[in-house]
Amino acid sequence: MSDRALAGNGRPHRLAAPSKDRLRLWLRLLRRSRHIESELRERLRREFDITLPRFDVLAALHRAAGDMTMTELSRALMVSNGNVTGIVDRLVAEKLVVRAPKEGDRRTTCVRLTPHGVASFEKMARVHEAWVDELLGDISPAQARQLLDGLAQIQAKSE
Amino acid sequence: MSDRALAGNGRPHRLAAPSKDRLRLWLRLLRRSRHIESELRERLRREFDITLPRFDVLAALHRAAGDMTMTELSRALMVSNGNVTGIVDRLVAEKLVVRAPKEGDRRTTCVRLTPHGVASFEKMARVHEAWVDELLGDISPAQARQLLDGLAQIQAKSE
DNA sequence: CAGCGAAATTTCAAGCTTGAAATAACCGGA
DNA sequence: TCCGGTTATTTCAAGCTTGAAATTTCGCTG
Repeated sequence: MSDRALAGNGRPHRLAAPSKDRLRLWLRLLRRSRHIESELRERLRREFDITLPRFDVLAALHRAAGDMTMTELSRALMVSNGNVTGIVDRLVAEKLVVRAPKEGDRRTTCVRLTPHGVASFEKMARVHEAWVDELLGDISPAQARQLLDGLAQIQAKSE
Repeated sequence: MSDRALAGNGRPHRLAAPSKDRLRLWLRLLRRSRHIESELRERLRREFDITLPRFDVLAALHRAAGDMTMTELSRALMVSNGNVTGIVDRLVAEKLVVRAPKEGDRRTTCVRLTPHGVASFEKMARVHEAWVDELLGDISPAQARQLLDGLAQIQAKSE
């Protein structure tokens, strides 16, 4: 919307300062993420009555195909430790996950999907994937790969 | 929408299912955004004692180079209406922006940077741009353009 | 001009998020 | 063993965020 005017959609333009280009790139990256994220959030709420953060936790657990510690979860989702505590609390209340002590380290608690959690997630995941596909539908496979590579380079150093 | 994913969208592909590629692309997009965003959030807080949402509002106002209505702000930042109300309240309390009635429409309120707000923002913006430049530093100018174009295609239809 | 649907904003409850502080457990070296 | 530093988690206050309801105003149409 507002960056469309700024970025000028494919018209040829004069050489700009690289830092300005990078700023524009960042703004567009942020804007696209927010759009897709809010679309997914709304659909998950409407169709499945679940919040995006909770879905994200279920997705991480499902992908891990086993236990994850609280810290692993918070790193996987890139959110703070205390944040995960609250979300897992609610998922436990909904009986989608369980906490379990970790063998050999009494500081650590593991989180695991319940059978009900697995079934619930898998049902949602199919639809979710279709949504993502739709929301990114204008991207060709070749372009997807190109973007994937380009994004991979961001932060090659910064972490 | 869901049959779209299953049908593979009619595009030729060689290696992986396109929908899986798109899902991976989305996950990476989200991850990169979150990383950069949280880095910027922390630096803004540490260096300037300001939150990211407040900075974003100031940036939108500065870019607009004049008044913005609450709705324009909420659309520019892609957040809800009620959200902007709270952030602007706090910025008003900090004397960085002012509210003003809109000529000819008593429903609408305009928001404008104060001189102090302008000066504050411009000081921060210089540093902010350098941070973004650093965080995206591994991207060459050519690659930035490529990414910019690629990202532009997402949502070409969906809005 | 009265009514009515639409638009702009605010308000509110619930939930998310962060960063910092508190707690508990681990681990290695003296 | 004891101690200090580290790690894993929870707790908490403050602020952000959403979606829905409420309020006010606008603009149109009869």
